[in-house]
Amino acid sequence: MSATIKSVAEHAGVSIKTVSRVINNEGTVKPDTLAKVQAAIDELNYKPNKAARDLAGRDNFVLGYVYDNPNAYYIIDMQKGILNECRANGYELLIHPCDASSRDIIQEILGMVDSARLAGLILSPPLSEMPEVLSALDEKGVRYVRILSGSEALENGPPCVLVNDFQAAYQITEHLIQQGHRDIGFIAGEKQHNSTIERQKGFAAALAAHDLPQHPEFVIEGTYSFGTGVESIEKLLTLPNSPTAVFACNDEIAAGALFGARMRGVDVPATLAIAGFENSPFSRQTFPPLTTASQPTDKIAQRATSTLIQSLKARKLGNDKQPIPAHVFVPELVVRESTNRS
Amino acid sequence: MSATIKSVAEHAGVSIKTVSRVINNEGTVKPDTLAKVQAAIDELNYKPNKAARDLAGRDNFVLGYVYDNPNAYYIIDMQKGILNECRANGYELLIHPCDASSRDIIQEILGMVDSARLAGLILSPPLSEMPEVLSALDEKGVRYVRILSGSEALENGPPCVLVNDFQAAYQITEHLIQQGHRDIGFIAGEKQHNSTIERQKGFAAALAAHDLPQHPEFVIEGTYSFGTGVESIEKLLTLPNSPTAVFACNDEIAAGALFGARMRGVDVPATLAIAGFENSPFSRQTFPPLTTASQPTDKIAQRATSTLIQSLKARKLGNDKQPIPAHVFVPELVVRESTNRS
DNA sequence: AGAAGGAATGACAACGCTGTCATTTGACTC
DNA sequence: GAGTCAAATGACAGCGTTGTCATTCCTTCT
Repeated sequence: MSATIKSVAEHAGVSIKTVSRVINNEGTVKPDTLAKVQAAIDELNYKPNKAARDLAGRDNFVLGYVYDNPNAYYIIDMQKGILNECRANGYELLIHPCDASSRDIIQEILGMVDSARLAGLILSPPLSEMPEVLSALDEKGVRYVRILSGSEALENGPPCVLVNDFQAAYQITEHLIQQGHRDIGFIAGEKQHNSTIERQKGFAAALAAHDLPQHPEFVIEGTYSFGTGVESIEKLLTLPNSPTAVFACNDEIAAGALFGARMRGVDVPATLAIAGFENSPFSRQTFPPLTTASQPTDKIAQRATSTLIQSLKARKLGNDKQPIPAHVFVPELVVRESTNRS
Repeated sequence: MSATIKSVAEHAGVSIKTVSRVINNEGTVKPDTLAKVQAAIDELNYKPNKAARDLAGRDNFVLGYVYDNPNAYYIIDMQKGILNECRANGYELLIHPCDASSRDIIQEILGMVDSARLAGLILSPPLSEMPEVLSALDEKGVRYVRILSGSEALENGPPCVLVNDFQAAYQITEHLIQQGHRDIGFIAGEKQHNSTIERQKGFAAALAAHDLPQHPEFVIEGTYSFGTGVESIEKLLTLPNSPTAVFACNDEIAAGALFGARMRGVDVPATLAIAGFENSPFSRQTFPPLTTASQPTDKIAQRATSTLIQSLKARKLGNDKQPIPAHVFVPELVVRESTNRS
């Protein structure tokens, strides 16, 4: 049916091994031989058979993306970024949504790696921050790259890509302070997510840097959900001296807070400023639109994937010693009307 | 490393071919032989090597999901449903987001089918409704299942799963009429999507059934976007006699309409009722929450996948003659406050 | 008891590629 | 111009499975 390495070899008048060398970029082929082979490949529209490659070779060109995240936008962007890099490098992607809190999550992941013979795994929070998952993977010798919140990579660990939530939260808080706010509330998401911790730290650090007092009663703990926003704003607004601005840990919470404020007849931004985090598509569509921090999820995903592929290559070549430096992304402040008194 | 068919065969004291028969459910293995083999498989935790299977066999256990849809929630739900069915049947899934309006979309899809040796394709709108794509696939002999808007399958075509948008739109419109509305506006999405057409037909049919007049000026055409909602409501509300209710073709438009109404100080639902379609997560989180129609996207996807797998099996067995009847899903009316005068 | 014939099982090649190792080529030396 | 050695290329086995066809094992019938 479709062209095989053999037909290409015959067409180009070389051995199949030489064709193999060309398609694997081994670099030990003379330029004019290479040109001949390339021409034959193009002419026959030859595509290497992945199954045969995987079977014969020692590495399998399939990566896995395992995730447990209710945020559809985030996942779609992640997939997009990963796929871009996969396509560029001849890898394929297997997606595997799962339940991180499930009992046998580790067995599930290992089983998947095994049965699909995955070359490596891409992990995003919360999975990327679960020690028991990571150590199980380490033990089995499964390669992976982590995407997680932080600003400094561990000295010698497996590759990762970092998102500096601290810095971004600091900037958002500073923006609120510059708008003249002194009493600022904070609504936190799940404490299990490192991002929550980091964002709260950034918030506190900005207050401290501007000599503003920390009001423990202004910090509400919840989950990354609309409902948390609604409930939390209720609590904050019924406080004896309530805050004039609120920094919500993500846009969903912020949208809930907005909703709650509106229900109580509080004008945003005139009476109360609300900021979110993540720059979800709907953050532009609330009324008023939300100030937030934008993280380039697809770029982050792409970077993580290229890092993983790089580490896979390094292992193949044996120079597995020097770790790959972690790239750090800093989400960018996006000012919209929900905090803009002007 | 991990168990192979050979080790299982030795362990069970049979030939590898017999093991192959067991794992492929060929049904020509004696019960006690089968038990022996099954025991060996379990004991060694054997998982067939997909690459070898794909290479040797005539069918490749990989399906592809090709889509171009900006709605993240929809895609995530589709993926979930497809994956469920894939896992249950030992298939894997390759996802392929793309741009349906791209020049070489057909080449792109064919190339992907070719290079990944896909067994079949799952298509959702708008791709499932593009004749040029379908005929290219037919010509190449690529199997696929379509998910599309409609209520009757073509007599002899390739398998499909239908979503009866007409019926659902009829119900929504009827609900508005029952709330006492007589002047009802309609905001349409892209005309290329069959769903738009069907929803509009359902809308018109309900008006007709209740002897209400059709106001052409109450029908606004746009795209499935928040922006269309904002602009359209502007147009509708500045009409000499403006409608008291609006049926938006999806939740995104409805959210925009809600936003626009709010900007003009129009009270929803007291002065204006607004209904959406799709039951997106955020339809519960607008203010007030949106009346909409809920389609079980994951179930639809799962059904489509099982239909595809069924058709693949039928072809393998040669009884490719009788077409598989199309299943029809009817989205369900979800009444929330945006249309509830009570 | 022997023959016949279908059911169950097995032997072996083949799928398209890569790894290993052998062979050829060609550039450079003295 | 013969000798040396690295670079380029090739021959061939083998990856783990399935398809084909041959063989063995029962069951049933005469």
